[in-house]
Amino acid sequence: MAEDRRTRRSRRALGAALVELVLERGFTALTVEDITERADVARATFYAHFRDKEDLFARVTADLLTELGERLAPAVADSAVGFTGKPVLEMLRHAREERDLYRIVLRGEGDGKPLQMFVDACARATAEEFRARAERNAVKPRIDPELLARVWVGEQLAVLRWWVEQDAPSLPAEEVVRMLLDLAMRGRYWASGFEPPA
Amino acid sequence: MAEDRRTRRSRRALGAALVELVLERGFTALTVEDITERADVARATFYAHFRDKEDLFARVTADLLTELGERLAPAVADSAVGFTGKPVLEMLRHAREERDLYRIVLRGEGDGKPLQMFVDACARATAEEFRARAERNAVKPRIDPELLARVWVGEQLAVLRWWVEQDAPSLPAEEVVRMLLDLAMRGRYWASGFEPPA
DNA sequence: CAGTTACTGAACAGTCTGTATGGCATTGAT
DNA sequence: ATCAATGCCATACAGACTGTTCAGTAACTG
Repeated sequence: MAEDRRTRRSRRALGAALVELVLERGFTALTVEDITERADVARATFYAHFRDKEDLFARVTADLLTELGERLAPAVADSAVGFTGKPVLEMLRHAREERDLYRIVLRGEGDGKPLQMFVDACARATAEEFRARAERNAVKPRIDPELLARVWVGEQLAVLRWWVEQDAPSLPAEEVVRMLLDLAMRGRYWASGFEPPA
Repeated sequence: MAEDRRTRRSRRALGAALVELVLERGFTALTVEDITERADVARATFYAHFRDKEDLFARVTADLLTELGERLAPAVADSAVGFTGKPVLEMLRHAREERDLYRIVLRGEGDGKPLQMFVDACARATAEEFRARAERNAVKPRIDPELLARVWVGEQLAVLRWWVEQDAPSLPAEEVVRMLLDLAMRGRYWASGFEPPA
């Protein structure tokens, strides 16, 4: 008796309706009635489950993040060196499956706070990872790790966003990850086709 | 008789009020009355100038973009190689002067569409620049220029966002640009302190 | 100074919100 | 199969915000 079937049905329908509609018209343009209508649910029922539409949105994205976290955990444990390998690949795969939701979140829809939080968390973790790695290998960073972390996160995010927004994905996930790895190792100058400088 | 002084006064006050309030409470939380109250202007006057609050926001950001464009033009002409040098520096300076507005825009406040447009425009221009440069120097890109452009823009934007959000700027603009240049030339691996791979 | 133009304050209908209600239908457990 | 519990529905309501209109007043330009 974990949960009443009706409850589950309503919640699911409302979540799905939200995603559809945000994609069609954008979050701010939506009214609660739009959502309940699409979900084929009474407006009163909406308020029985969620405080307002931002609440619904918050829960939907929170679920997505939890799911992502669960899928990422083993990949992170595997890849001792850093994040750029398996974890990113795993994220791209997740993004492929949940494409609609990823698009919405990455567009910063719904005041964009879930996205900001996620980015900041990533950036902090990454900066820490960079520092730890430098320590471990007894090397001195040539660039402020804080800045470097922002660059890294911004980069991954930009690629993810671009990849998810394409109508027909021009590159498979594996290919994208390979390019990102090359880029990290050898720099953008090399990537453009030039020989590395002296 | 370019413009009535009262008109100018009202518009300015409303724009300034918007910026203040968005920073304090976020765009979506604001009502038109909040804005007119802060600006000390009648609500009816607001509608004499702007269709709604998104209209006001759009104009304010459009002005900012125009200003940026004017400041960037000479810098772009100067730096024949690409964007990473003078233009970025100039943008950072502009961002320092208009810090509040930059913060708002970069947070994707107000449905974030102005930001998206700007980013997409940058990405397209950058991709084109990369292609042209490769052609000019007769080298073959080792990574899809489209992806590379997204990476570059995402990177600059992340840094800019980080730089503008800091309470006390930890690095001067010149320093940031230097680091970005190094990063572009030698890659993140090098930046972390490691010797370049074979 | 005079004519023009912008601002003000008030009022209006319309939309959306969030809450409350009592009757009805589905559900899960016995 | 039955029953008590619980979620759903339709409806209604006050309150907030929107966008428009208008007549009176003040400020500006030339």
